[in-house]
Amino acid sequence: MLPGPDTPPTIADVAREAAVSKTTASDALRGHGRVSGPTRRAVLEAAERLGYAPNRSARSLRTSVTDTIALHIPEFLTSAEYYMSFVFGVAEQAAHAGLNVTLLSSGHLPHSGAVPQVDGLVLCDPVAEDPVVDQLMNSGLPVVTAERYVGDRQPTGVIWSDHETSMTGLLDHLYEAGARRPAFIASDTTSDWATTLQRTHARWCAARGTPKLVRKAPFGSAPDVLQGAVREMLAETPEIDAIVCAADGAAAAVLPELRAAGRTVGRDLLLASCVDSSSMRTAEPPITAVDLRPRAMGAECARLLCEILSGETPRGTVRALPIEMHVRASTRP
Amino acid sequence: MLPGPDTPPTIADVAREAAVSKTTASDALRGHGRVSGPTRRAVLEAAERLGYAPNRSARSLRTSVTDTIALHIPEFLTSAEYYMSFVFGVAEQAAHAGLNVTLLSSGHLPHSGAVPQVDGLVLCDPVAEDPVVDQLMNSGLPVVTAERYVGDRQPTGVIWSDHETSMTGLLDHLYEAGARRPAFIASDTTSDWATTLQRTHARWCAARGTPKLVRKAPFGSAPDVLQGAVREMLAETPEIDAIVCAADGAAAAVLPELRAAGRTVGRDLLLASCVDSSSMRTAEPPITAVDLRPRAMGAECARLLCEILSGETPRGTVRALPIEMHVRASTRP
DNA sequence: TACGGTTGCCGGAACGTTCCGGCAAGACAG
DNA sequence: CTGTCTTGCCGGAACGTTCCGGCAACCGTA
Repeated sequence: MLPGPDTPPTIADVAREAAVSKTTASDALRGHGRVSGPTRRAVLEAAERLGYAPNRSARSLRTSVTDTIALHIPEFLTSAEYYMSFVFGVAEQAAHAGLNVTLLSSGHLPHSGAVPQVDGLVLCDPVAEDPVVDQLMNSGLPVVTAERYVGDRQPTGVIWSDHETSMTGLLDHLYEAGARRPAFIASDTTSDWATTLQRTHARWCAARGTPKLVRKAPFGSAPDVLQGAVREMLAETPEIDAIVCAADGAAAAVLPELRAAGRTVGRDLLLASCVDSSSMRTAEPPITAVDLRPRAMGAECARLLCEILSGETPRGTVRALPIEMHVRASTRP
Repeated sequence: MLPGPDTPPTIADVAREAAVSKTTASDALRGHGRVSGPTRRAVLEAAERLGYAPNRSARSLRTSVTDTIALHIPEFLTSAEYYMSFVFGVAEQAAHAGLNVTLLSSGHLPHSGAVPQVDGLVLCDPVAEDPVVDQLMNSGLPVVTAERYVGDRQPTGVIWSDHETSMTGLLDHLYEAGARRPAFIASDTTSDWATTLQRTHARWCAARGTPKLVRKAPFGSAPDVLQGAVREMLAETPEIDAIVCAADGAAAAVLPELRAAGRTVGRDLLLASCVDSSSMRTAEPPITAVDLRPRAMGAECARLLCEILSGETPRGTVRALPIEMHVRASTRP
């Protein structure tokens, strides 16, 4: 059977072209069996000539390996930049390893709640309450999470950043810059990241003997909600001399409110963000922020998953991703 | 052969459980052949009991349908918000139609430059010069593009927005607000969107008899590049009384520079953006912008691709997505 | 010459699904 | 009762790949 004009060539076509059996063709292409040099070359040339590409479905059916990983990201459009960078990090690293990436929107899983057919999963900022996350964690597939998972089940691999040290460093920096009454606009998600920030802030306040000034705002709050929170705080406690915002973009969003309240950011009020982004860099003044390095985070997650899948790294591996603070004008009095 | 404790049940297991042949089981599940009511129910119950999920590789091998579409987005991290929303729009709509979405990072295609095995493609803002885009356009697969493709080959489907009307409306709005010397910071990509904006601006200037004040900046320029462009323009032509920025986020980025130049945005200088985003909404003052509705754009692309794949919509279909201008304080003198 | 070992290649089964063609049993008209 | 049609079900081939086991041919040693 000659390959039709439209149907792509199969390994049988390659075998015929190279005058060998399909076993030998497969062996030559995969580098698996015992094939002589000349024969291997002949097969490779034939494949090249025909433009042969293996049928992934057939291969996956035979080997039960899909060469595909799934990526789940929570749907907070406000923190677009972090997640977008993360996604690109994963995609790039996966492509590098010859893997496809399938996207899982947080809403519903593709086919009637069934976990898609993939070799492994990357979960970004998994929240234990999310039913989809729950289902994915219990799918039996290898799972690598970005940040720790606070549920009962342990992920197969974890990449995490030391937010405790980082947050302490940020608060220390504000203290050194003269702030004695730093307030914290927390994010009320139950992700490990958010809870770690709150815990660290509480401990720091206790250790320094400063009052614990906290306001929680839902992650992804609209600017006016954040501004309202800031307004109330400043009204209640006018001696506040620094504000730390947890959520992505929040610090830039409250900037107008601070100006309206007659404060000069960087002089009589310091402002910092727990998540860096372009809006922090372009704000006026530029805002000190912790660079979470989302792209590296995504890449590391994908890399770890690949290593676990190939067996070169044991399950249960936990790795840390260094993060760093960028000091900008908003905290340089 | 009983299904192992770990291996998922196959259709043969379902057939055995329901005491029918696998043909009948398949027919009952797919609703294809002639199956009596009671038999169908028995099969469905058996499948439910065993937790049967069809093996997609096997199905895809047999039917050469993958139930998967690929999504290609250009990699401009600065315009994160637009693309992220777009991605979510596609993902949601695809999930709704039972399709998987595979991500193509612009860098390299997954397996040695081979087009992945999918049923169709969505290309976001395709640039004709991009070799990856080129390859995807010529893959023979159905392709839906967001915005027109300016290459020779026609996509299978197109969703586009009328940027000409929209840009004209924006410039008219500035004119009505008193601007007589509007400058344009263009984006120098060769996407249809960018070129349409430039062409429209040129025509509008000619029609109004105003000087054509344009500066091109690479898409995704750093803030200081944009600020430099603005500084030069203002120095050369001090009578500029409005600025329109093409690129996502650019308007917010130049805000500090305008302040530094002694201009008061919204009073003696109007500012507007061709792409809305959260940074436009939270800027001080909030910036008038065109809402491109990226999420709806993504959803419409996916929907059109699904319809084309299922044959209910003819190839070559072109649809428009309405966009709208949000007038904010930056253009209300 | 005989014989264990290696090298190079191949036949064919299996993965799980779909669907063509067929077959028996019943319905119904002549 | 015979013939045609419909209904309900099934056997088995096919999709393209991998890989187990086998089989000649050759090599070297005894």
